[in-house]
Amino acid sequence: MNIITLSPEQPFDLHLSLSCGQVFRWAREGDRWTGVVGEKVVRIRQDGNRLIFSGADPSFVREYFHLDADLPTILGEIDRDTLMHETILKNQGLRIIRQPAWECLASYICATYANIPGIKKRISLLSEKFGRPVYSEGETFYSFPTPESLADCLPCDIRSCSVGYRASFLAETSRIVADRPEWEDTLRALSYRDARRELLALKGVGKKVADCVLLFGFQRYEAFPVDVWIERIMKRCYGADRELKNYEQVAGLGRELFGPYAGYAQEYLFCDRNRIVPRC
DNA sequence: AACCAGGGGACTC
DNA sequence: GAGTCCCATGGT
Repeated sequence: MNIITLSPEQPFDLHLSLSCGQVFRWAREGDRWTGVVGEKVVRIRQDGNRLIFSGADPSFVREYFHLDADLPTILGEIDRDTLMHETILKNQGLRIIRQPAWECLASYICATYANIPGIKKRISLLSEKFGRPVYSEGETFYSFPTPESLADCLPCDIRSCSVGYRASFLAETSRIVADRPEWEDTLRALSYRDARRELLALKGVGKKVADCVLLFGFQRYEAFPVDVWIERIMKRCYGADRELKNYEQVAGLGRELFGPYAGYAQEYLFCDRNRIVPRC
């Protein structure tokens, strides 16, 4: 068992961060969460300002949950209107998780026009079928499939994981990433715009998926993914109704309103969508 | 530019 | 049990 003691100046809410829909491979039992990250099975719970966990060392947990980021500074940066202010207060401690880039890319290809339970189901099936077994406390888990393992299998096998038409996108994108071992490092070295252009060239990756991958997988916090909920909030609460119609305009307004950490603003709004949307 | 395929789980009624 | 919706994309 490892323990991280959080400082009072750096709030973190484990439950909120894992249940808001940014990650798909975590399950909660009581106050304990179990997740597969890379090749690790991580068990973790929060008791006040203490994180108690096994399966990973403290440096990994700090990096994964973005604990070393100065959250009050980030939130101060995006706290620019009353709705955002209220949302920040109601979702204290939500942090954007630093996901493995490939897993994030493949997951969000699976996430198109689907609800969160459905996305979790697909990713679980893909991992069981194409991932490697990982054992923890007598249970068997499966790591997320590598690009190679997805590229080398039959498209119809991918389809059997309830991914529907996304099967061919996954197969084609896996092939490209598998053939380019330097893929992640190359993208990391690019600017937001250039990295986005590279991602958009992949099958199954449109503007929204690209922005999710940049935000959750590449730590580009200016990315402002616009899904149907964020679109609703931006149009109803931020006046993006008439003149702003397309994706780039709504995402651009998000970046303009919230600045270099617009992605954090997006995640707070998304997390709080069920409270915000009925009220505006 | 406006449509449509594609699939499945969750929620509402 | 039908209807609707969901962290959309790609093709026509």
